Amino acid sequence: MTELSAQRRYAEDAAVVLNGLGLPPAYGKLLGWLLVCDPAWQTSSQLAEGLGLSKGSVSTGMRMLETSGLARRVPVPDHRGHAYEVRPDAIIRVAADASKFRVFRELMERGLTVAGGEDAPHTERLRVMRDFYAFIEREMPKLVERFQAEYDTEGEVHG
Amino acid sequence: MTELSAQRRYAEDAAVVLNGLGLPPAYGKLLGWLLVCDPAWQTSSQLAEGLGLSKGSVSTGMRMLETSGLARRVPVPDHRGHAYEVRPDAIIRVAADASKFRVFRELMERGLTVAGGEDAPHTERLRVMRDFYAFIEREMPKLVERFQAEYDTEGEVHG
DNA sequence: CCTTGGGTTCAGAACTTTTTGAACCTTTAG
DNA sequence: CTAAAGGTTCAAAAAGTTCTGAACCCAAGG
Repeated sequence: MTELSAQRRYAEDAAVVLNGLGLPPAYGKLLGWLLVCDPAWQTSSQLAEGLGLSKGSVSTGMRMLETSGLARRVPVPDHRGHAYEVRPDAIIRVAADASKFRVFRELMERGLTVAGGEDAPHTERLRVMRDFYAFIEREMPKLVERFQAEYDTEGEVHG
Repeated sequence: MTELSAQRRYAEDAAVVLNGLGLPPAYGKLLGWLLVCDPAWQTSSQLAEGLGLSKGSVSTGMRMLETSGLARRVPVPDHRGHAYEVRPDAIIRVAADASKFRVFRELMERGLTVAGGEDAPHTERLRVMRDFYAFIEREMPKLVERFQAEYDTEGEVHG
């Protein structure tokens, strides 16, 4: 094993954490690298080279990062094609997206039906869960807005 | 393929959803089943039988559900050993646990160091993420408390 | 048009995770 | 003390996922 840059090691560590959440290693490596690299944008070849991944893996991994809202393509002057970067507001977009919670709320609603409906006995666990997901679905966007408000006030510097 | 009960079908569907989050199918099946079954508590053999899983898978899967705080063991009268049930407050315990977020905040803090520290150029994405996770880490427990308060007030029935 | 850099796709290989089932504990009832 | 039910563990098999690399597509420049 040859010497690894701090950036590369960070990418590997990020991959471990993200992998624990069920995401593919390549996805975590790409995200980790794109978080700490300088400049913030990197072409496919830079990513493949830097992370020891094939063109194919970079392509697939970056598509996942794009569709999950964390990364985007940016044009590069003097270069055919594009580069990728982590969106500065990545986490906010992802966190504010309430559709994640809707899936769960709907699953709980269906569970309640299967279990015999709203008033059936022994359904407290389902009602609590359904109500909780409905609550989060409502409140999470508000919470994210509050973060943005606080952030824009406190931090005087902008990107 | 032989006819499946509504409960069993629900368990299979829950497994698909949870599997999408990176959890093993058996885990999702067990959770789905335990959400809709009546009575709410089930022995290992009932679970294995009902879901077509081996004793081993039930044992492993239920350990995961226990350690993740969603299920617990309950004694059964007239029966050796125990049964399992979903905790009525399952989702609240899981949601209020802020340690999930700490891992991410720490990852972002390390990223910032790797990227050259707080004031290094091109680190906005990292600072936003770190601050966001710190914010969520602080606010999530409060949000859950608010849910509990609202819930205890609105719903007059208790388990 | 033809070439070339860049990018995507996808079949199969490599790898990882999950599941099973048999061996083995442990508890309790008789 | 013994038998039997319930439960856990773990090695190996099965299933599933991810990665690679070669074929292919597309746009831009000459």
